[in-house]
Amino acid sequence: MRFVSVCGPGPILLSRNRQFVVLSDEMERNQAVPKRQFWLFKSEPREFSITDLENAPGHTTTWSGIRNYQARNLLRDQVQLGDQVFFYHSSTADKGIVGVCEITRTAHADPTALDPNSPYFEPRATTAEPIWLAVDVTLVHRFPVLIPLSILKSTDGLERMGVCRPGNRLSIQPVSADEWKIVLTLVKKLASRR
DNA sequence: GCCAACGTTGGC
DNA sequence: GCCAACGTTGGC
Repeated sequence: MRFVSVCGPGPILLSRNRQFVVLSDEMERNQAVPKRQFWLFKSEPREFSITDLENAPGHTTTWSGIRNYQARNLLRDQVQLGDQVFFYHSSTADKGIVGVCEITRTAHADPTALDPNSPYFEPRATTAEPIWLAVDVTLVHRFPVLIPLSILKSTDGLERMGVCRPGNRLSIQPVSADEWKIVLTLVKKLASRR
């Protein structure tokens, strides 16, 4: 692909195989290519911790038990293969981000909704209409240090992160690329201080 | 244990 | 559709 010309405000022309394509078309097509996105998933470590994920076969687990429609809709509509996820420990003395996972399977029926013995059993759920969805995540990296919520809250640029805002209960939260970078910088900083 | 900030339920 | 009552999450 070769840059040809810019004609003021308006579509930029690109040449590809002797054909001219306006940039807006190109951008539209690029949107069809999944762009890696970032998330934060909350878990109570008493239920499932990053250590449990480390010990899981293939460092992989099915992230089940999501019983909130907003979170489910994010799983269904937004979460894509290869998306990166911060693993967050909630409702514990050591609250914070403990590592990074990757989405290795997109939304599918939450098996706990179909399991009568599960505390997350949903009597209305069927295989055809599972109601609740789960994704699979695989551990990428456990941080050498936990990044405490208190530090996240006092870090510039993270004010808009869900976990930093009071009363935000959403267990699947979008994270911007900028926020992702800032947190990784924090990890380096905190790890080097030890 | 308290309580803020939600989300859900159900009567009307 | 409105909204009061109730339930849940999760920080403190």
